[in-house]
Amino acid sequence: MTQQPHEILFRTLADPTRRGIFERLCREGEQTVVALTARAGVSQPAVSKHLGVLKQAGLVRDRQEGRRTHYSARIDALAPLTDWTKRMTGFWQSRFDDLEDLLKRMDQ
Amino acid sequence: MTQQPHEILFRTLADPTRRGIFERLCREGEQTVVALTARAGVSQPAVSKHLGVLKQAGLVRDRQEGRRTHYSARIDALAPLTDWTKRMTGFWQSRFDDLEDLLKRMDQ
DNA sequence: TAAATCGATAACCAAGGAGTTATGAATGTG
DNA sequence: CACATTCATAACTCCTTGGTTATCGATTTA
Repeated sequence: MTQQPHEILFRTLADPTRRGIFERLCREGEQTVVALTARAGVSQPAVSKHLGVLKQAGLVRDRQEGRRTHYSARIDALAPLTDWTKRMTGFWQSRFDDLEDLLKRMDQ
Repeated sequence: MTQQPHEILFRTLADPTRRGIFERLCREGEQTVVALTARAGVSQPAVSKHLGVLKQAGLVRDRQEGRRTHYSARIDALAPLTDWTKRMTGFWQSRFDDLEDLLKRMDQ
């Protein structure tokens, strides 16, 4: 029961505001905090806090440039999410296959 | 800004206990509430509540049989999640392609 | 240098939600 | 019929967390 990699991703992306910020970084690339705040619908400290959480989850990186900080998405951080989904689908599929086999054997 | 389909999925799957229940249903197929409670680490009412939330999100279906309820995973409900991830990756990729194009043109 | 801008942090508040126990309705079993 | 089992709901508590305002250090700019 150690910390699985998808755990933090689900938790981090669950909040709409935070996910919105991440989506914008994916769509439009690198942005400063002011730029993000302008369209986040919440205060600048709130945005900063969200960026901190996103960074903690490895979903964004930041680059300092003078007095402003540029944030950008780290798209490969999403991998554990797609892995998890594939795994779930895989489980389901294999049980389905087992059932198919069983039915096939019963048919003979 | 209407309710996007992935919204409820992220919110629902964010909780570890709830996700654990869903995972078990994916792995092992249909289960009763008692069976799920046995290994969920929380009380039966808690499990029932989680199942209600999962059902609301379309992630599980239930089948009544006498006095017990059998729950099972609805695997295709995960589609909006994979769609979202693909979309994010897509945005990132296209910006990357644009950059590549730009560099290529500058090179000529 | 004085004023303005950027962004992080602290301190606080309110709401949401995950957990609990208690209970009851419905079904099965002796 | 009496008892046990299953599971959903209600009522409650408590902690987490997303939001706010206030502030401050670090930069630019006038």
